Amino acid sequence: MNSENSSSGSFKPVIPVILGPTASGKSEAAVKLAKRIDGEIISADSMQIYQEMQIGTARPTKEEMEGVPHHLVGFVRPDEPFTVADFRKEAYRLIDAILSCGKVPVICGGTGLYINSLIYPYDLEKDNTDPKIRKRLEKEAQTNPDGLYRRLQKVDPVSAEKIHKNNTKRVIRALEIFEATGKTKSEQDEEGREKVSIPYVFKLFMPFMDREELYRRIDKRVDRMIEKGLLVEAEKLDQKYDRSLVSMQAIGYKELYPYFDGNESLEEAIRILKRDTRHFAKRQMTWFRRMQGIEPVEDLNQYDFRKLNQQKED
RNA sequence: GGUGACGUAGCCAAGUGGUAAGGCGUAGGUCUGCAACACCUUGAUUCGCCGGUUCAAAUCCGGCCGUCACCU
Repeated sequence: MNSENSSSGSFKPVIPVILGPTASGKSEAAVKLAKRIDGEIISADSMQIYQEMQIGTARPTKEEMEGVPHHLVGFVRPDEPFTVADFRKEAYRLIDAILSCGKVPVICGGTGLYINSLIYPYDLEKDNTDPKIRKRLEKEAQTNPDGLYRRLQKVDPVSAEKIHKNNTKRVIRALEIFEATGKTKSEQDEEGREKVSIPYVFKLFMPFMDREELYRRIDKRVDRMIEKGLLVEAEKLDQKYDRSLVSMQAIGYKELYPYFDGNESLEEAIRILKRDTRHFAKRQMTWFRRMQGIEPVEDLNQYDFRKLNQQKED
């Protein structure tokens, strides 16, 4: 059942990962699995991490958690920075902690980058960011974006080949890495792939449903969010935090600002919110589609992750 | 029944004689420290239908059909 373990010689715990687009029913599936195998859930969702953003991010409520511990959920202030590197560090720490209690960590989430950082060899150990450099590059991008791209072509042609010239954000990041570390982004990514080894075996599961049904569920869920008081939650946040924050740009909140400002009817804001959510789900599906070895969530029942991980004692 | 306006992609829409802009939606894709971000690609052998004028018609002319408005 687990060829990676036998071939590598050293034992690796098997960790279930439930992924999929928004509104596909991941959370329920994860809770169900966790209850069956005595698991704890580690969320891999870049927006559910925030406090005070419960309804709009569809963060599971106490009742929906059904007594299963959920980690990395609702613990970051909306005005605090949090990156993939932070996520991976925390998630790995939790995986080990949960395993050492004899329980099974269940990863559940829809943020492709976060999941990639767990299951692929990403080099995130040393900090290669530099806010000062980034600020400077951002300013430069406003006046001379083409110049930035040409500089990247000179400095790091491999990355320049992969990044479209209009994707200023990524162009800036690649240049930032080079200026901050003296190494190119492509070199660094390559190094990560060579050096980093993943101490776990991840098994991926996804709820499959046809596009139409998913889109129907999204529309319905947005309506339910409004009923549950999304407007009140969003307005409270809007009074407290800057709209330009990453958290405040989350789907479910940013679409309401024109309505709050009186520039748009509520009906229209909701229409756009539904549309943006559908677009998001589509992007998620594109992301997951190219990941290999994803099984339908229904197959979860075939695996007893507890037993798989008990081999450790052998 | 009469008069007038309109009919271009799923929707909105530019184009008034020289070989079908654009936007939205849809679909596909990219992704290594802001990722619910950012970015890329995506359709009309044809303009309601039929006929005419012309080297050339979505564009001009005639008829028909449809929609809307006003009048009776």
